[in-house]
Amino acid sequence: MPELPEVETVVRGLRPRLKDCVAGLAWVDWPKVLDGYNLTQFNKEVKGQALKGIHRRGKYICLALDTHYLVVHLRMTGRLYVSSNKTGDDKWVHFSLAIGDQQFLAFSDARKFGRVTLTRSLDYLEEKLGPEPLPLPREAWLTLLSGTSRGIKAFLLDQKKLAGVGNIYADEALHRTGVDPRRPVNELTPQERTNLGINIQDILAAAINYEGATISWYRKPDGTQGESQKHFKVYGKTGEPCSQCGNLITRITVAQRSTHFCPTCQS
DNA sequence: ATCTTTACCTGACTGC
DNA sequence: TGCAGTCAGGTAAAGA
Repeated sequence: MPELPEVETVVRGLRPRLKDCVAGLAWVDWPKVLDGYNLTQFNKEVKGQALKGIHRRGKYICLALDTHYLVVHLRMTGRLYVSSNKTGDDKWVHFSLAIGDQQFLAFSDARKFGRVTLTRSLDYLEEKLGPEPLPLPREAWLTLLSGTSRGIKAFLLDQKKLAGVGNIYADEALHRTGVDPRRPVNELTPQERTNLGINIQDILAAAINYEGATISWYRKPDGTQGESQKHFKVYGKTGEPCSQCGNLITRITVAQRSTHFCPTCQS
């Protein structure tokens, strides 16, 4: 499940591979991957454009071209890597873009939830995404985590409030902070708000250093697995003893997501 | 404003 | 071996 650390790892892995590349033609085996964009039009616009840079915004991958951005969202099972084959290196590749010298940027996605789009401006992303958690000043967390009665986990998953956090790292950060995922945001103490901000940042930064979490589908662009999953305290640990108190990790549903927490440590 | 439901998708897993 | 049922969850849209 690619979240901020996984997407950041993909971007960092691809960056050196895309240096000095020029876009050629795109290939598609499932038109919907272009999110309504017509392939002919797509190719007309993208062909011959230099790849000028790649960065992450929230869970979106933004590849800067001369006049456009190629924007990729991995959703659940998306993978993005460089291949020497137009149809990539696995059976779930639905899009590829020639980037020169028999090299292709391949987008693989078993679930077909992910999308590849082309845009002249990234403004539309800014309109639907909250601030990046890394970095976000300490005072900003206090402001962000106020004025709403929504449950804290639902709030953290809302990309318009905070960009990049998903189900895994929301559970991990709430456990480290000792906060029940169902607690209304406006009932957190100032200390809890500050601590939650710090813990989200620490956990995301550590996960980037571990190069993301391979639960099932996520792979780094070089095909290898991340290590972050080895450091989880609650995600996927249902029925196992809590590392803090020894009582059992419980799974409940919060905000329509499976939620893992310790009823003893989190209140 | 907030919450709930549904849709999008298919591989992996469970139980019979 | 196969087959039905269930689960995984990021985002968008619709309805309460």
